[in-house]
Amino acid sequence: MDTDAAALCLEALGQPTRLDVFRLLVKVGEAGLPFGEIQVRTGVPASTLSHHLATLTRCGLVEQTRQGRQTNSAAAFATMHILLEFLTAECCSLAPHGHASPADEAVA
Amino acid sequence: MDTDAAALCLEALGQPTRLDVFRLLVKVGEAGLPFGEIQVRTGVPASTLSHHLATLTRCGLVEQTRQGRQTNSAAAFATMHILLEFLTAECCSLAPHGHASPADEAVA
DNA sequence: ATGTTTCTTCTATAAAACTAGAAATATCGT
DNA sequence: ACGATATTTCTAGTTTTATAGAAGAAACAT
Repeated sequence: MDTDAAALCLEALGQPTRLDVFRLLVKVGEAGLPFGEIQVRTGVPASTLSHHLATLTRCGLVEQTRQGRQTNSAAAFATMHILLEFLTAECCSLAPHGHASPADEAVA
Repeated sequence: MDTDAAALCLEALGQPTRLDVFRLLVKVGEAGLPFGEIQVRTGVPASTLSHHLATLTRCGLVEQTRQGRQTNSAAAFATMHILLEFLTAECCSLAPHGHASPADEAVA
């Protein structure tokens, strides 16, 4: 994952409503939820929710699949893990409180 | 860390210039860098950079300390770790590719 | 004291984001 | 075919963001 892709993911999650929606999708697991269910559970108006889900889908954090007239949205756990790896590697190289890992010696 | 605080951090990192600045501060380690040095290394105009550093400081990802007329900025590794813990716990409960941890069973 | 360096705030502009009602689209049931 | 359901796109208004030059403030040197 490059810096721009990471920034897109972080920007997507950096919006309270979207973060809530994503956390909901994480909680329900890989099956995800249909749009209407997310709408009811979050109380976000349909058009607004549609935009937020599109944003999350665009950066790869959510995967949408049409099933008839329903659109199912599920958290993309793989992307989330790649993002976490990026953050750990690029933004967290030095451990806090002096607990540096061997790899950090070269950086410091 | 609550959801709102996490969203603030993610929003701060979800901007390419700010993500670059933060990664630079991570690379240089706990000592951080004075404003002018960041300015030279990133090429971002001073007033713009000042705003971005203020944003990163506001959410706790950067710590600024005045030393005479210089302002030193350093990555707040502790905050970053707390953010990563939040993301791991709240947004990543299910492992990808079916490698679920025992704790995930209850959620799923 | 005056000028220089370092950084922040002021000011302004342009661009993007968030919001949500209304209209449109697509699917399904009958 | 028609109406009901599910979701997206259109449209528009408001609010934030990002950008950066210019002016200001604070500290240091001489």
